[in-house]
Amino acid sequence: MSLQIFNTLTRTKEVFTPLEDNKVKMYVCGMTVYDYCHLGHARVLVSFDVIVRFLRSQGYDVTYVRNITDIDDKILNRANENGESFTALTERFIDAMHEDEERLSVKKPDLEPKATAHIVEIISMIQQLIDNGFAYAAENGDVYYSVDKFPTYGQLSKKNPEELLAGARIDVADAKKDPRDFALWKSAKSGEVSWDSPWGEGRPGWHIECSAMSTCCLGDTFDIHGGGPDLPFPHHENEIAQSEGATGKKYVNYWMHAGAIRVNKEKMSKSLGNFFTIRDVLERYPAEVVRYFLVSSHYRSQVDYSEESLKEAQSALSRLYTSLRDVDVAATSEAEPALAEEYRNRFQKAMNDDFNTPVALAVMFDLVKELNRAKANGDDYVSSLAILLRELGEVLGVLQLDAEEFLKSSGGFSGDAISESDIDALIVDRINARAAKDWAESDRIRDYLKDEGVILDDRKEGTVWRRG
RNA sequence: GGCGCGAUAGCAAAGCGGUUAUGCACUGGAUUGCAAAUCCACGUAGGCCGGUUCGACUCCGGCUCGCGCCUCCA
Repeated sequence: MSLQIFNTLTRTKEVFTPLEDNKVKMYVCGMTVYDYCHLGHARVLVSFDVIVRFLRSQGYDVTYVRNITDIDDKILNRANENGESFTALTERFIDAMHEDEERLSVKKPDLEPKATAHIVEIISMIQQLIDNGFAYAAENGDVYYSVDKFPTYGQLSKKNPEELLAGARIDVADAKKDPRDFALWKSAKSGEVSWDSPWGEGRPGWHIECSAMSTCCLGDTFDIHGGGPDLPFPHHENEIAQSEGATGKKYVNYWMHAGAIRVNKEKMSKSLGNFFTIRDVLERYPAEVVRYFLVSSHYRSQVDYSEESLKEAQSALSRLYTSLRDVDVAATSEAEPALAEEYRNRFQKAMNDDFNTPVALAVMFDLVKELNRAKANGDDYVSSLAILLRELGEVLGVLQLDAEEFLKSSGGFSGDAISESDIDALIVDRINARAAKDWAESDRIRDYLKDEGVILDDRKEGTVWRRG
C-alpha cells in the first residue's frame, strides 16, 4: 500500500519514491502579492497543506518551501496606481495572506523565500544560462531565454514548440530573437525599482525567481513541485527550461497541480473578475467550513463554489462534530478496539491513492456511525474512537476545535445573533415550562430560538443547543 | 484550430470488470410530550451508439455536451 501521486509530467499516477529515503523536498508556487488571496489560492494553500500533513503523518521528513513573488509588473503597476512604494504594497498583502492562511488552519511552510531576497541567486542562474548557451542579452539590457535551445520545451504542458511559435505573443517593445523566448531579466525603465546586474540595472522576469529559489532551497533536483491549474504553461514549463538549462540535471520528479475553483461553470480568476477573496468568504462562513468544502473534493478536480456547497459543508461538519460532542477526547487510558485499526488503514489507503480526501472523509463518516453506535451502547471504547476520529481529522486540518465550541458558534456570523446568555435564559424558561407540562410555551420558546438559528436537543441529561 | 480533462442517483462526490461508497435532501421504523440528534430500514445512478467479456458505470472505439490550457492569472 504505497503512496501514489498523479504526475502532471506523465499524466499518470506513479508510485512515489523520494530521492532520499524518508525525505521529501517539496516546492509550491505561492502568491504574487499585489492583492488579497481568493478562493483559488485557498485551494492551493489547503491542498498542499493536506499533502504535507499526510506525508508527515506517514513519517516522512518533509521540507516544504512555498515562495512569495514580491517583485513583478503587476506589483509595480498596482503600487503606482496606489501611489505607494512597492514594498509597502507587498508587505500589506503578505500580512493579509498570512492572516488568511492562519484562519484556514494552513500550517506555515518550512521556508517562505521572497524573490527580492534572492536577487543574487537569480542573477547567477541567468549568468549560468548565458554561459551554457541557453540565454542571450539583448541590446536594450533585457536577457531572454532561447526556447529553441531547449529541445524538450513543452514536455510538461504537452505543447508542440512549433505550434507555440504561431500563437506566441509578439510585443514590439522587446528585443526577442524568437517570439517564444521569455524574459529572464528586464532592464529598468527610469524611476523603476531595480538591481544592479552584469546587464545593467533591472529586475528579474517572471519564472526565473522560482527556479532560483527552489534550487537554492532544495537543490538542483527535488521531489515534488506543485501549484495552481494555470501554472503548467508557461510558468512551470519555463522553470524546467531554466533550471535544467542552468544545472544540466533533472529539475523535478513529481509535478502536482490543483484543479480550478469555478463560479457558475467558469474558472474563478482575476482576469474574469469573478473571484471571491478568502476574507469575503470567511465573513459568511466559519473558516473550518470553508476548509471542509475545499477538502471534500479531490484536489485535482474542478469544483464549483456556491452557497449550497458551503451550506452542505456546514451540515456535514456538524455531523462530524456532533458525534464528538460530550465525549472525553483526552481519555488516553482506554484500549483501542481492534476495529479502530481498520478505519485507520482505510483512511491511509485513501490518502495513499493520490491524496483522495473525499474517500478519506467517507471513512471518517463510517467511523462516526461506529462512534455513535458505541455511544448509544455505552461501549467502553467510545473515547478511543473519538480520539481516532480527531486524529484522522488532523490530517485534513479539520475537527481540531472543541465540539461544543464549534456547534455553538457555527452560525453566529451575523452581528445581531442571539447571545449565549439569552439562549441559556430561554432554555431555563423552557425547562420550567416543560416541568409544568406547558407544551405550548415550551414549543413557543423552541420555535423562537429556531428562528434565531438555534436548534435545541433535549437529552436525558438536559437540553443542549447548537447554531445551525 | 492545437493539447488536455470530464460527463455517476434530487444535489454534491468517490472507488470498482460481477458483492453497501460517503454527505445532504427524501420515505418508513425505533427513540421523544412533540421535536432535534442518533440508530435501523429504504435508492438497481452512471451522456449517447457500438465493441471486448459469461458479465461493464468500470476496458476499447466513435459521437454529443461541458470545462481547462494555448495571453497575466492559483
